[in-house]
Amino acid sequence: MTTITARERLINAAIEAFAEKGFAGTTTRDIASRAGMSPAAVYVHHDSKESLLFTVSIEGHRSALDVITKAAASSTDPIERLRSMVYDFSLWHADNSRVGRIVQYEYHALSDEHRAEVATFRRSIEKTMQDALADGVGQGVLDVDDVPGTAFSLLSLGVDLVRWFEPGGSRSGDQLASLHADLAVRMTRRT
Amino acid sequence: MTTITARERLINAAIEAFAEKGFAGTTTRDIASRAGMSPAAVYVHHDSKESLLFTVSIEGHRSALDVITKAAASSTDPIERLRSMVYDFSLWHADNSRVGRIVQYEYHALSDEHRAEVATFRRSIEKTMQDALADGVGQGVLDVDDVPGTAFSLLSLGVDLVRWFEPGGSRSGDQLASLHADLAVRMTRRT
DNA sequence: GTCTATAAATTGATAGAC
DNA sequence: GTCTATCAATTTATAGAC
Repeated sequence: MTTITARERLINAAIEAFAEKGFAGTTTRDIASRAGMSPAAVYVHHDSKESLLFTVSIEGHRSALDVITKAAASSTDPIERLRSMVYDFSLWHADNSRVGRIVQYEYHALSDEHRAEVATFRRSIEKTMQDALADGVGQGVLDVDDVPGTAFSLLSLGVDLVRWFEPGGSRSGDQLASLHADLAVRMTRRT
Repeated sequence: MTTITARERLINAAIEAFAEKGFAGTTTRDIASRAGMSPAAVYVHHDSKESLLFTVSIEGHRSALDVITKAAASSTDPIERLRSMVYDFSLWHADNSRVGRIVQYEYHALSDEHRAEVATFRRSIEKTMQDALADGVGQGVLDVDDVPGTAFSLLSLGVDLVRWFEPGGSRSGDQLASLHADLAVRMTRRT
């Protein structure tokens, strides 16, 4: 049996509201009413509006890092590994486009301390992709001139989905993730 | 001699503020003070905060469309044309990262009428890239399975720059645009 | 742990003097 | 075309009853 606490209901309401209107454009009244509570009830469960954002952001970053880390460990073949990493990272952004939008676009709205904490996850995501490319080059299977730049570009394909992707649109997440994986291989394979 | 009107000073102030804090996070007082004026002076030159955003957004869209349209006309060779289009589009986003951020991230903050007006520019940008790919496939030079999806992915490389690019950082706009152009050719060239 | 009521500050925008 | 002063509404967050 799944019990949804009032705290979790507020987080889900915050995800909806922040993704739709942005952090600054969202009022605590909006979050409270989406969760079926009075404005005052928010503060029983969360310290502030920003702490709500931090909860959403840190969990989103943790989840995205988890996905790409597991994909990186799924194979030692550089091509198959890259395909998995790009596919899973893009699919995560399609499947979690609302959280993804908050993760990517509300980074600046975090407090300095919270932003610093979240930044460590971002660096890990980038390093995971860079390491996979560098290893593929070392094995002689990939040909990548600019490893950090190419790693960033591969991640960009997934990240940019959150700008426009809506579930139930004309393209499925799987379709887009497969396309990105194909493009990634063409971008990096030694010929 | 270049005369900067009060109206233009306000637009420049709005670009700074919106890019830094987002539309909803920016106060009209902030814009006024960046332009060296009182809060009331804003409304002598612009109807509302949203009309300031619209002015920035429509000019930004117009400029980005202009850049990619000119690049599309610069060559009939599919590879050279694609290289120009991706290079120029990415460079535009690096050189205009503040306006680009407003264009890309504050689209939802426009009024319904203004958003519809801006949307026509977006469709033209996408169509220009799609047409270039389709023509390259027709000439037998490019190999692209999913033309709309690949066009979107190529544009994503440039668009996503505005999320993090800062002038004076470790990478120049030219460096990134060249990388994107190289990746674009690898993604689409027939082998 | 929820509510109603409200404090204290800030917001977009306007009035009217100069 | 700029200012000071201000309105009316809204904001985040708290107080205190139940």
